[in-house]
Amino acid sequence: MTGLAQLTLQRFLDRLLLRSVLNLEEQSAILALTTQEVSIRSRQDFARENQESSYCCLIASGLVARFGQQNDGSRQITAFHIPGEMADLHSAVRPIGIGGLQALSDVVTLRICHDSIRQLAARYPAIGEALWRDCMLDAAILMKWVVNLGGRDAMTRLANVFCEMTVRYNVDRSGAAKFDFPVTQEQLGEAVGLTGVHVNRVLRTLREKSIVWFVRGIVSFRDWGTLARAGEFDPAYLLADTKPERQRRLLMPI
Amino acid sequence: MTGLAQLTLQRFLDRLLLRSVLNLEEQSAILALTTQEVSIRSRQDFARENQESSYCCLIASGLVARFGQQNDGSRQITAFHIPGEMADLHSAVRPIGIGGLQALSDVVTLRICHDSIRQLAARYPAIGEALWRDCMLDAAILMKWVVNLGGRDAMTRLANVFCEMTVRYNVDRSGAAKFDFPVTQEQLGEAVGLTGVHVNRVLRTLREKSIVWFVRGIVSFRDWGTLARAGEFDPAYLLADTKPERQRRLLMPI
DNA sequence: CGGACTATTGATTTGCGTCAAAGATTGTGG
DNA sequence: CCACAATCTTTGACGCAAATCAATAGTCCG
Repeated sequence: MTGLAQLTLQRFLDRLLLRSVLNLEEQSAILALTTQEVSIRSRQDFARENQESSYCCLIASGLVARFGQQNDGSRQITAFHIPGEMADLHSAVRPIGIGGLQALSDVVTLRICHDSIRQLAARYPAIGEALWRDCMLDAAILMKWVVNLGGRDAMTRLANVFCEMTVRYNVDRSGAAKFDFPVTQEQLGEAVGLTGVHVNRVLRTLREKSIVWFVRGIVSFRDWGTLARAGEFDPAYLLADTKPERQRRLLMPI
Repeated sequence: MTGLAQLTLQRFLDRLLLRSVLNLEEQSAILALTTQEVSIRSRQDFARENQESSYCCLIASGLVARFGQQNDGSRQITAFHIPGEMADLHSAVRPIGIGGLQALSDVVTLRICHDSIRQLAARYPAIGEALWRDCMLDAAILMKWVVNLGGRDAMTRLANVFCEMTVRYNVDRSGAAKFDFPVTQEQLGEAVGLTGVHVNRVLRTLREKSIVWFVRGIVSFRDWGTLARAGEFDPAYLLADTKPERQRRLLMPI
């Protein structure tokens, strides 16, 4: 087990601990998972829709997009996944049918086989619940994407995505800030349901209004409040259950 | 425990058994859940975004919509829920933050408290996994909604929703068919991100092209293939894992 | 240094929203 | 059982946000 793997598993565990209570035995069980490191070049697809797999992909570095496709081949990005997240934890219990995965930058993933995850969940109910809960966070994000796509204009949609990623990357929002978000304007368009050309125009407007700057993969803003207002963004859905004490344990392990 | 409750729990169990393997003990544990019957009039909201609840709603009859709201108060429907489904199973592990619920017709729900569901999942890992898997089906549907909203024109979007509901209502697709789908045109618009007025126009076009008829809450079509093509619909994501043998049991119950 | 993405800007078209008003249907109370 | 209100549907005229088409500049990489 390499250092990268240990580090990344720890990062994943930390994510879980934000929302769930796990005792030391459970924590070490997660850290002891067997992983297989795989590197993927930027722009590669590494999972296809309707293709069955036998492992989950824990992201060690880089940015990943989940996408669906229209009949004409054009893509709709349905989620971004960042380091420390499982890009397809859901596949542990539902091995097919939830879209493809694409590397937006050079990416390193750790493969963890479905069986070992399911065994862990079965042996330690608290882990099962934590993983289930983690999947539900992804679902909450997805629901917000539907709201974003269904009822807002282009500017609000783009600002909203920048807001989501700011919070998920855990960027300090107390003052001006800046972070990497390595996507092209075209890909941003695929995420928010706009053409690349129009994304470009709207990004200019956002710049002119001093709301956000997006320049070659770097997002920066001067004031979080201004950005959040422009994106009609309320981070509650991302932060919910941040106090894991609320999730009291219902049954002792075996 | 009334007959309606028994019948509905059985329906819910049947749904789970389509995708998961549960032994007899586990099955009866689910059927033995304590429920509280609640009736809701059409057009009532019965759960609000960011409001914590302590129970899940199993739908016994009627149609329910999950929705998010824009700042201006307009709604975006993110899911429809039909009898036999839990409208908010996710809330068992994540009690707040995934949108509101609205009755689209007169509805009867069975409340099942979160603690009893989580205890079941902890005591019977196979049930935990089955519930997790059920949530992931909802997530797969949601992902398809993102694709639908993000990249398709009005006609395709509407046809797609009719396709989804046809399959979920388990309507026979071998010939001409007809089923109840008690929503207004305005609500259809809230689901697919269009105004009611435009929905009306597009429904006319769909009628004129003999693809689907939607008249006052009743959907009918002559040929499934024609409808599915118009909606760019592939039911794989709804049917996936229909053979539960694939989900082999990994660990015996305690 | 050349080739391939990526970003930028302009001109034009179009799908859908908005506003408005008239029918149709359903529900309610007298 | 009728009358009237409320909701839902349908249609028309008009405007606008975003798509499309097209061409020029940057920028990155081998």
